[in-house]
Parts: sequence; C-alpha cells; structure tokens
Amino acid sequence: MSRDTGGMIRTVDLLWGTDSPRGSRGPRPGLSVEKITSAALAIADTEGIGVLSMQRIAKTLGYSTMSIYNYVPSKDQLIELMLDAATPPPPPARDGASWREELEDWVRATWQLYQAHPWVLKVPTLSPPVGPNQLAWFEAALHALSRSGLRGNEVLSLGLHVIGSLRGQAAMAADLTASASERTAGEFEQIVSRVVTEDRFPVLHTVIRRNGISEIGIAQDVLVDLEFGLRLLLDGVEEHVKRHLG
Amino acid sequence: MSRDTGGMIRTVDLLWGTDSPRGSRGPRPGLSVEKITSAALAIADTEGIGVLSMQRIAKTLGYSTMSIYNYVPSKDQLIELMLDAATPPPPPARDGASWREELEDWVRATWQLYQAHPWVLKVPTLSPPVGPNQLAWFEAALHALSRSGLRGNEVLSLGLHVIGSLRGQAAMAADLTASASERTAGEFEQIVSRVVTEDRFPVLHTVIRRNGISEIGIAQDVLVDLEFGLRLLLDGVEEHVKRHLG
DNA sequence: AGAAACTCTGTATGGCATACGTAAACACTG
DNA sequence: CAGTGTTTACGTATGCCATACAGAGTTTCT
Repeated sequence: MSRDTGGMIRTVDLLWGTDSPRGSRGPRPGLSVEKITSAALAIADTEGIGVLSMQRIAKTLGYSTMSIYNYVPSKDQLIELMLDAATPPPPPARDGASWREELEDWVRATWQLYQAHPWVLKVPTLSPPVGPNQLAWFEAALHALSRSGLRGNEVLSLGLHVIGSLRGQAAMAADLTASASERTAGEFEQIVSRVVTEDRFPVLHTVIRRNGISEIGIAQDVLVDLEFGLRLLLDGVEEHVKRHLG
Repeated sequence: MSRDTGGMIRTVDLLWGTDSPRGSRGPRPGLSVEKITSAALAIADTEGIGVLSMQRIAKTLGYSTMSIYNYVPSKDQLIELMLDAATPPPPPARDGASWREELEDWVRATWQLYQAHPWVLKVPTLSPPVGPNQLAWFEAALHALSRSGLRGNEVLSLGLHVIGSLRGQAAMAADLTASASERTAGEFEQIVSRVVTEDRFPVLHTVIRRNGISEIGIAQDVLVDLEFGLRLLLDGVEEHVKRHLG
C-alpha cells in the first residue's frame, strides 16, 4: 500500500497523476480527485476560501462528507491540488519580445491570475511549488530574467524577489478592497482625519492632503503602483548589467 | 451605550485608548484589554497564531472563556489589537543618513519585526493601518522616500510598493522555512530531481544544477535576495529622479 | 464460494467562536 | 441603610469545523 495519509510525496503524486492506481476491486468510484478539486475550486472562486469546508464540497457533489476522504487525504492536500488547478499554464512569451517585455507580460498575467482567484493569496504555502503548473510559471519568470544578462544566482534571487513582491502587492490590494467594501462611505475618511494629524504624522498628512484619502483606503490602482515599481526595478537591473558585465 | 459589537470605529477607539470609559459601578474588573492582548501576543509569538483561541487565552489568564468578551468584542478585533501591540514604534532615522540608507534601515527593521512576530504575516489585514504604531511605520517609510526627490504621488506609490513587496518576501521566506522544517532531509531533493527535468523546465533545471537545490527549498537567505532587489530598485529610483527632475 | 479490496455512510470526538442567561459584586441613589 | 441599576464572571448551549472509526454494501479475483 503506497497510500500514506499525506506526506509531500503523496501530494506530488496527486498533482502529477502518478498516484498509485486504484485496484479493480470494489464498486465503481462515483467521485474522482478532479471532480472534487473543481467543485472546491468553484466554491473558493465565487464565495471565497472562508466558506470552503469538506461538508460544503460533499453537499454540492451529492455525497457524504466522509466520501471525500476516499480520494483526498486531507483538506490541506486538497488545497494544494486546488492551487495547481487554479493556475493555467502560463501564456507563451510573445515573439520578438525583449526580456523586459517578457517579464512585464508575466507580471501582468500573474496579476490577472490573482484577480481571478483571490483566495490563492490567502492560503499558506505549505511547500515550495511542486505542481506542474506552478513550476511552469516559475520557469517562465526565470526564463525572462535569464535573458537579462544577470548571472545565474542573480536570476534566481531576482526571480524570487519578483514573485514575493508581486504576491505581497496583490495580497495588499485584495485586503484593502475587501475591507473597503465592508465600510460605510465616509467612515474611513472620518477616522483618518481624526487620527492622522499634522503633528503626529506630517508626511502622511501632507500626502493625504495632496492626493486624497482614497489612494490609501481603496486600492483600486495598486496595479499602477506595481508597474511603476517594476519599471524602476528593471531600470536598476539594466544598469547593473551594464556596469558589471557590459 | 456607545459600545457596539465591533465596527471599525470601535477598533480605532480600542487602539488609541479612546474607547468610552467604563462606568464606576460593578465589580472591579480583574482583566484589561492590555492583559488580554499581551497574553494573546505571547501565545502567538511562541506557538503561532494557529493555536491561538479564546479558550486558550482565557486559560492562561485564569478566567473563563467568555470573560474575554467583556473587554474585547471579537477575536478579529483582538487580532487587530495584537497587530499594533506587536509593532513597536519604528527606530528613529540615523543622523546624517541619506534617504537610501534611511529606507534600507527601515526595510531591515521591518524584516526583523517579521522575524520576531511571524504570525503577523499570516493574519488577513482587515483594514488599512489605523493603529498608532502601524501608522508610525508607514510614516517612517514615506519620510525616507519623500527625501528621494520623487513626487508626492510617486512617494505614496513606491511606499505601498515597498511595503507590499517586503511583506510578500517575508511571507514567502517564512512559509518556505516552515515547510522545510517539516520535511525529511532528502525528500525535497528527491522530488525535485524526479519532477524538474531538463526538457520540461530547462531554465529551472540549469539554475538548480548550478546553484544547488537548497536555494529554492530552504529560504535561508531571502534577506539577501530582498536586499539585492531593493538595491536595484533604489538604483532605478535615483536614475528616475535624475532623468525627470534633476 | 469465499476472501480481499474498495466505496460510501453514520456516528462519534474534540475543537472552535460566540450568543444567552444568571449570579454575584459594587456604586450610587434615596 | 435599603434599593437599584451596572458590570463582571461563569456555565451552558448552538452551530460550525476536520476527521477518526466502524460498519454495510459492492465488485472482482482466487
């Protein structure tokens, strides 16, 4: 029996479809890992990961709660499967795109992915990416960076940097918009004006005065911030390459 | 009765100590918001936010579970209080530091803060920062950036960028080290060598070949990556300023 | 035929946040 | 001092949750 209750190996087997095959005995299974994963995915995408429970999944599939455990060893493992299922293969690089354009495209695609599946940002990463699609995205980012002229370890370093940065930005944006929608219109403005006084927080105060409060409270254009930062970062990369290797 | 069950206003009142004062009647309260917050903080810091429950807090304080609710309207609100309590006032800027050094110091200080309170990275931000200490950190970052020569909205934009980026990096690092500690020694290497083949993921494959697997699996020096990326970003800022405003 | 393997279900078990009712402590009123 | 309203603290209950376990029924292989 190679089925264990769910170590990392088992996760990988489930992700890559290399799990030990079921025997031919017993009743025909009515469910499948795929059915369960996609049902869970639908719930998470539309109603958020907060309402996702084994009971809920079972109910939408018309089975008992415990049936799920015949296919998936635990909820954590299921989420791992959902993560890879939520990630389509990355779009191929445009022909003739520079490494910068390639990376910028990658960032935008990832951003859209986070918009489509906001719950992805909420789940704690239990392991480094090992699913086929997750790895493909990683590969795509590194591919773009490898054309920049950076050295091998710099490619990896900056790749991780960009991924972490993007994830953080997206999470911040999601949290802010979520919290904004739960507030009554003037509430935040009222609080800010009460708390952010000129003597306590001078810079913040003038920034808010000049740009309006909405830019902090409602993060509708975090993507703009993201691209601005990315542009500066890539400028820095080009200069670095010119200086050290040019 | 100005006490509601816990809207944002109430949170702010609790954070700034401007909550409506208790009447003088009734038994002397044995607990306090501060006691509860610091007990909860101690648990989260040492054992992680996963084990933090109202029952657990009450037990360590020697009170019944429901007593807690006499002081704090909900667990979510309590976490908000913990967040601000976990954040000491930011260190003052060094005398004579350039804006770059000031920001780099800020990043390192924030990094250390995340190391001391890893659970901070796990809690979903329910609202924009409104606590005194959280706002002070925000102010400090913007202060450094405001000296860079960037324009007002660029300061805010890049400030949010840096914060989100830092948070994402730190979260990634924490997740990776956590998952690494739950793995047996060769397990990850075995998986990687099985899954990351040269034909499927060429760039990833060569990077791993050249740098060793540990750099992905065990994120011990994410701080190095972070500072590398930050350096490039700030290079980009300087160039941007020179070009547009110099 | 019978054993082995498998699916599916019902029923715990132990956890969680928190609503509600109640008893006791205290301060202020008369 | 008696009474009254306020507040603390507690026990209990509700309704979630993941998941362990023990059958019962189904299918295939020996």
